[in-house]
Amino acid sequence: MPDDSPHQNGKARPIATVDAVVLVLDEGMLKVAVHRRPREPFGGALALPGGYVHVDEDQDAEAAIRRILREKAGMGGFYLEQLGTFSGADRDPRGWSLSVAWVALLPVSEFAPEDPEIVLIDASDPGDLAFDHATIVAAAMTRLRGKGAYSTLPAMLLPELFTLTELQYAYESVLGIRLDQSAFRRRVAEMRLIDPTDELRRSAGRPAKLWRLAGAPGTFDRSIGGS
Amino acid sequence: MPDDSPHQNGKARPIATVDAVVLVLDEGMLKVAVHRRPREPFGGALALPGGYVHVDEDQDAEAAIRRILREKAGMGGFYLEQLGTFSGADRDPRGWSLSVAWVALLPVSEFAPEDPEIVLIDASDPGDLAFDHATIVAAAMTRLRGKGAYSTLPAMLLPELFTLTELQYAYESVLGIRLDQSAFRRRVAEMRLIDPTDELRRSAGRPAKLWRLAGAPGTFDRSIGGS
DNA sequence: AAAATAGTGTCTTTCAGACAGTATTAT
DNA sequence: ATAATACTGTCTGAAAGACACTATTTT
Repeated sequence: MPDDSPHQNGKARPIATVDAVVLVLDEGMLKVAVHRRPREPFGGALALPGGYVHVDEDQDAEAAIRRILREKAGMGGFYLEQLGTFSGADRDPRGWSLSVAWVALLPVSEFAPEDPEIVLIDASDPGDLAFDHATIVAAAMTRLRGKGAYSTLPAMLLPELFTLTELQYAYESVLGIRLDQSAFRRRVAEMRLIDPTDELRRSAGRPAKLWRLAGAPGTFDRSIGGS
Repeated sequence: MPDDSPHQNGKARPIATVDAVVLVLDEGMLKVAVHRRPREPFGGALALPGGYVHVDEDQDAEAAIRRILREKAGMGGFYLEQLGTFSGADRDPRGWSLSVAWVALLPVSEFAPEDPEIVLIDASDPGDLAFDHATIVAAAMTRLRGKGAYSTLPAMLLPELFTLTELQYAYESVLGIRLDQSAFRRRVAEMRLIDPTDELRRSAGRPAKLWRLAGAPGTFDRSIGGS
């Protein structure tokens, strides 16, 4: 018997939402997607894309955030991982609430929301955001930085085909440090993280070989660089 | 205006619970605390300690799990970190539910629940558990193993004062590999993870110096061992 | 003295960082 | 030819792993 009563064990249930920290690498900077809230609470403030869980429609919380990103941001394919759950009596003036937060990574070339209200702002310094969303963005940045050196997460910010210079730059942006070119390429090659293609990218100077990620995004044991 | 209506945006709210994977190091094995459920659903099955969020009582989800561990397990001080949120329409027959899961680590000497219904079982092979609790335990073990080499988490399984041999054994248990004694001690010393005390532990053989953790539990950059 | 456990010294190999060099293209 | 970018080779120092050795206690 499905239960849609307002109470659990005689107690009221919290509000349940999902929110996403959508990150892209744009003009050499990590940026996060936000929109201006049209309604109270926090009307007029910038907020992460998110919304209520629809228990009659969403199979689980991941399905809920995917539905919302599709509806609100027109986003299709992207890397998604759960960040954590933020909860409390005071974070939403409507009552005790609980938000399952997610991190989404995608190439900026794929970021083209139909809704012009969605904009990209500096993820390192998002300023005042609605609810506790500034805290959530900070947690996402910490997660990305921490996991960056031990995973292919930074590559999720690049298009399917990329040059080694671009890959190194993605890692440098995520980690916030400069890496040695020679050592970086050695590590990437040893770890077999990427597969070569026959294609080249041309600009000024010598053309660069294009590569693609070898396997599914994942973590590895040794660091890609940095201490 | 606090909101205790059953609906959010015209939709029913999910059930909201918290559950904990309480891990201890006992007889050289990682064990998890479970209890036998007295009631349906999953009456008679083993389950993680957990319960409903009480919105009128708990400040946030962390306060909820701390209350429950105190009430159900008589547990006071322990290391606690959020593991993740498990959700879905099918994981609880009572309806769409959402559980914020936590990992708690404590020395087995501190684990003395008043309730005799709480028992320790092998965390690597918990067998059938209620709900999706086996999945949650597996996620906790993966987290602990992944973070073990880069953090002082394994030390949270030891009492306040411990020998270097005990510390190494805690890391070996968490990581599932043997570490070299000399290299391990070198690393621990270089990183200044621990402070010496004047006390000794005596058994057969040469007495061992006792140490305590230097700072708050946290992560570090380089691995403590293993590849 | 023997057994048991704690703790140290040292050799070797591996690997990360630094940096300079070569390669291939556009202008 | 020169500038620009891509890519590689090599040296050096630091650190990890292996393993044997010394130290201090109980029995």
